Amino acid sequence: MSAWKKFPVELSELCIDTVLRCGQSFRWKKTGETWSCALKGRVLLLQQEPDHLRYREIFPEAPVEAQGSGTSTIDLLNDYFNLSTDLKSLYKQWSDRDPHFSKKAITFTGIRMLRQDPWENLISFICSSNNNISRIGQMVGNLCIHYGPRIAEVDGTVYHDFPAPEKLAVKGVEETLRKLGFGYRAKYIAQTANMVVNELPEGWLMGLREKPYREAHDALLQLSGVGPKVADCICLMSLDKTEAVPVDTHVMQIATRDYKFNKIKSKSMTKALYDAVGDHFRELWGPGAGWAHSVLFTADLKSFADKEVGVVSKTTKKSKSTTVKKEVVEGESVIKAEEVTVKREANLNSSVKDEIKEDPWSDDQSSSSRKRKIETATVDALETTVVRRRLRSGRER
DNA sequence: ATAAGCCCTCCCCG
DNA sequence: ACGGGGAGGGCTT
Repeated sequence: MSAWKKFPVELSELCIDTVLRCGQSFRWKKTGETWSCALKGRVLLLQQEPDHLRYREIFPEAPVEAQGSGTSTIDLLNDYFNLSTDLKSLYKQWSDRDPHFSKKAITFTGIRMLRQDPWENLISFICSSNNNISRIGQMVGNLCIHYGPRIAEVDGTVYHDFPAPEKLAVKGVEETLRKLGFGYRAKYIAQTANMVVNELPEGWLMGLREKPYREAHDALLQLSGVGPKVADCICLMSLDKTEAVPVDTHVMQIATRDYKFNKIKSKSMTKALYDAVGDHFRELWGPGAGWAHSVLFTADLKSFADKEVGVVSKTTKKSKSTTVKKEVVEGESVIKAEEVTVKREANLNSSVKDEIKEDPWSDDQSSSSRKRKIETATVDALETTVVRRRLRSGRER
């Protein structure tokens, strides 16, 4: 049984409560104070204190074919959380260049880009089209249960790592994923896995880390289910392209509402408009525009939670039990249902609690549905209502 | 309860 | 070459 160890990192450099649920990765779960996920062949447990993380690593009892299991957990933490970049000095640069950013950044510290595995990042964001965070989480979880290697059982929960490309480049994947509720994305995933394994050169995806932003972006577009927005998510979140700005309708809202961006001529999102919004932010914030964008993006998600928590004082914490009904998919259809009791705390970002004020720049009206969906997911995680998570099989209809 | 509105990519059509 | 518009699955309003 492994022990808890300390990993020094300031809360202002990394706030896992925010970063692990702002729509970058979809596999982390929080139970009580502990975040957990299977990563690079081990189960990783994390708890955050103001000046360090506590972490615990659990390796499989029998050797498992999982990529990266040789990496030390310290190296993994440094790499996954992208800690070689000094976030505080970036915040200062962006604040100097942009008063609106400066205003938002005060209450939203420690928001940085993860440095994810490109393959997981790619498949997760193919799932993200036409979709909301909680359902993406369901899908990715199911993908791991069905195709990913079992790593270990910890405190009654079985953890699976993300499946390697080869596992998804086999016959029947599209059909299985359709039954699991992936919809039309099932085909995209099957085709993309096939392309990566059978048509593109070995190491092609990881190799995009060495290429310039535009080249990597354009290369990704050849994959099925990958358009400009998803390509930018991958560039930003796993390929080290800090200038990539994924423009969805929500970011479009921020641009028009908070930055007076004028989207006159086209009414739908055209390529020209897409590039114009990205360029706008790249000029404003500089080469780290993608990182800066995620601070504002996340800040907007939070504003809802802030209003809900509202006048909660600094020392008040709500901690209640939530009953989560969880259905586990096995084989081809939903079979098992189990009750799980989860304790949750109502404070997301410990640095956010006090100053909940109305910001004239970001008043309502702004409600894009993506925003609302993500906020809803956040509130689900925070609030105490009974949450029903349902997975539909193909025949259940 | 039902219908309408969304999200993002693909693909066809002017 | 470029933009408009519908399909596609499931969730929210």
